Amino acid sequence: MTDQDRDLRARLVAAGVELVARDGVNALGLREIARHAGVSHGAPRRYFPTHRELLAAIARHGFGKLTDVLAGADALTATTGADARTRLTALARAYLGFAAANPGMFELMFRHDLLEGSGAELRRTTLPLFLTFAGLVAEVHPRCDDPTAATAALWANLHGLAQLRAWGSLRLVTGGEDVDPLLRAALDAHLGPATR
Amino acid sequence: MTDQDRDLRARLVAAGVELVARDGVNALGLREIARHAGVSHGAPRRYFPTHRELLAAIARHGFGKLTDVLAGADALTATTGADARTRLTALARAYLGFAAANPGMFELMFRHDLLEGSGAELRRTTLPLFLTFAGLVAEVHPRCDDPTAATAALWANLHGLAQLRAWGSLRLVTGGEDVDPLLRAALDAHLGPATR
DNA sequence: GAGCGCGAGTAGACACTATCTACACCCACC
DNA sequence: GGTGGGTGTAGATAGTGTCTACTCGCGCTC
Repeated sequence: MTDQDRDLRARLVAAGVELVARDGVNALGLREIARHAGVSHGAPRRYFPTHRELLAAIARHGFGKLTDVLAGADALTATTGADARTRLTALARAYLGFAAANPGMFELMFRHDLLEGSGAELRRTTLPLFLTFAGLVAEVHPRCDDPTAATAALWANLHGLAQLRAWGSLRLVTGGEDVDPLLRAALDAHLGPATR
Repeated sequence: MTDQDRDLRARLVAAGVELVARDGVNALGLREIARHAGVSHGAPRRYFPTHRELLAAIARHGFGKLTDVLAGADALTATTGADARTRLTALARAYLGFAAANPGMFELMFRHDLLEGSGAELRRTTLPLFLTFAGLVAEVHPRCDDPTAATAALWANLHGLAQLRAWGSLRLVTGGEDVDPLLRAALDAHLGPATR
């Protein structure tokens, strides 16, 4: 089954995913996506009433991908019988890795000026991810009095690291490209020093 | 001295600041800013060769404002003889407060797809801020072996909290609007539990 | 003081965009 | 075999950012 055979809805999203990976968010014009999918500029309207709804669908695809990446990373460490701290480290690395490997998509996913309206559905996707995080954090901090806050704080830290790296601020401030020391500092802070 | 008297460069930036505060990033079209400043759509070109350079100037204004807000907050606590931990808490609250009070500007400031090119100069503005943070973190953690990483990790945490709140993710995940528990969790994690 | 030059802002052209509308086509169904 | 509805095309429209004359007014020079 080629691209031409799939229904246009999926082809448009796929075209958007390719474009944003290759040329960034600014390449996601409606006509540009339609051209890349090999249809006229009016065709997308049949499936996505507005440009933003198409972008939201592309971002949704990104959230699905992120979920897969994180689930895959966790499955890998979980089967080795790793403890919660190790699993959280792997998840964090996977999160930052996704942001670094898909900078355009990562930016699109958190551009709420483009995505507002369909935001509720998009955000719902992140909830299962968060719950996985929360379970592991609760394992590391068995007697934490507010595990939700602790998890959200850690999650925000990861997100901030990903965002600031994408923006180039960390390079300016730390001198190097490597976020790993910062990630380890963040994990040490939130989860306690690594035991080894 | 009225708006009409000031030179157009400053008036355009002021118009952009007003527009982004009122209607968000999407309202910052070149022609829209020119209209709001009361000039023709070709006038800005004399001072800003491209639309993005105008946006960068507006963002630069935002960074200046953020610097002022943080410096003001720190000055307030420093004069009371507060310790480093208290000063960092005040700075963190001021950072989150700025992001909450100026969501459009905050988004513009970190939209590197709009600002790339003039990014280096913009980012340079954040360096003094970072150094202030670093000095206070070093006071809290006198024998930290990598204070730069610790500071960057904390900064990323604040930034992530601001960003995720602006995006609405925190409300979804924690149930409430209040970031304060998350901020306290982050500060406890990075600076150790509050002594009181 | 008259003439010139030049900087500032205007206005229109151009290519492009998103949205809307009318139209052609093809396949399924009666 | 004709018909209807869904699918994609193509043009119109309003708006955008950039580029290019052009006008106007002020200050300097002869």
